[in-house]
Amino acid sequence: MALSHAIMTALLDGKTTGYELTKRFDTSLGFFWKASHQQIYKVLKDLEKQALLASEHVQQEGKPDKILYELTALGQEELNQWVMGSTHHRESKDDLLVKLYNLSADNTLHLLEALSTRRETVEKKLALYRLIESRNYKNPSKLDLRHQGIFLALSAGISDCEHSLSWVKKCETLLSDL
Amino acid sequence: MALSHAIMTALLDGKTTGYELTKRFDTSLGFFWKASHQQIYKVLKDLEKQALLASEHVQQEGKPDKILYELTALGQEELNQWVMGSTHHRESKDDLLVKLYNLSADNTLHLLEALSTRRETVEKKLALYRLIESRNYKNPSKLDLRHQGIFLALSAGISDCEHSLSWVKKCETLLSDL
DNA sequence: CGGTACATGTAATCTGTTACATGATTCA
DNA sequence: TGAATCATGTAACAGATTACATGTACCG
Repeated sequence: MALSHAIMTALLDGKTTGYELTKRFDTSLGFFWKASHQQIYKVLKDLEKQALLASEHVQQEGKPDKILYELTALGQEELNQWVMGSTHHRESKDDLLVKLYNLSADNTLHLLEALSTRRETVEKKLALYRLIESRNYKNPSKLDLRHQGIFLALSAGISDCEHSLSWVKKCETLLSDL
Repeated sequence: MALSHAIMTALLDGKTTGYELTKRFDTSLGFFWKASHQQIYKVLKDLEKQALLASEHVQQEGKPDKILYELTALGQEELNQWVMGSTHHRESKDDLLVKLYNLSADNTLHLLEALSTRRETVEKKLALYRLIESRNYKNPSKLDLRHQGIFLALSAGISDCEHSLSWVKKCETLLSDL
């Protein structure tokens, strides 16, 4: 289960709660690995059972109690071994591409709308990535090695957005000229 | 379940067997929607139960019998409605990006290898896409509407490969200069 | 008074993967 | 003799999604 390794990776930055991870999985690492809070809480428990994580219950006032998790030495080792193992890639599944296989006079307008929605989504994401880049990765060569790696992942996200934006625009042009 | 709609879409080109679909899902539509034969056979049965597909058993000599499936009018209608509905996109999950978050002196060489494997995979895929493009989509504007849609999907695949190739190369350059 | 943030979960269901199973024919 | 192609499936398990559940505090 690679979600476990994504979670362990997120814990390289220090102790956190499931709640925090859920939010971080909506940004940062989560750009590349979406997960719901239900999944995250479950995996955290499983990883603790395997002694890959250790937890600490913290009582709070005015807020619900929370559980801080951190990587154990065993978890760190497991993570290192995972990095050295074979690399899997589950490709995306995008209704939009399948829908294009169904292009007809009846649905052209609707698909143009879907393309425009997609364009807005990608534009927002790209703006966010660029914001993060300009804030934290101005001088990538001055960063420590790990942050250079994060920078490379971020730049994958950015170029991915740029490519799909230009593809969407091309589609919009072609379809609106029909 | 969107796999059903991908399968119904594949059946727009005419009757086929689960076996054929499995192979087609390794090329063509399958570029955008991977599925194993186990999944496909199951969905075909389910769709037939719902009367969205009709089947025909064909006996063969020297080969196992086969089952041809085709879209029913009900299936066609369901497919049309799906196209007009909301569009979902499950983004890819790529170990490589998570692994880059773990970049260290210990694993740099290993990640360079992983990048080079990825480059080869993408190069092969791109070559195949381009072959298909040059064979069937030389003059996209002369195609009927549906095939123009397919062409747009194909061009998404091509630009996706191109972008990730250039990203991989950039990573290889940066990491090998360390 | 309604919404959002904080914080954690269970249960049911749906999808996807891996392993296992069968059996003839053709090609090297 | 062994591998690949044709052709279809079952079963177990892993992973992801959706629905349901609880309860405080703060802001407008």
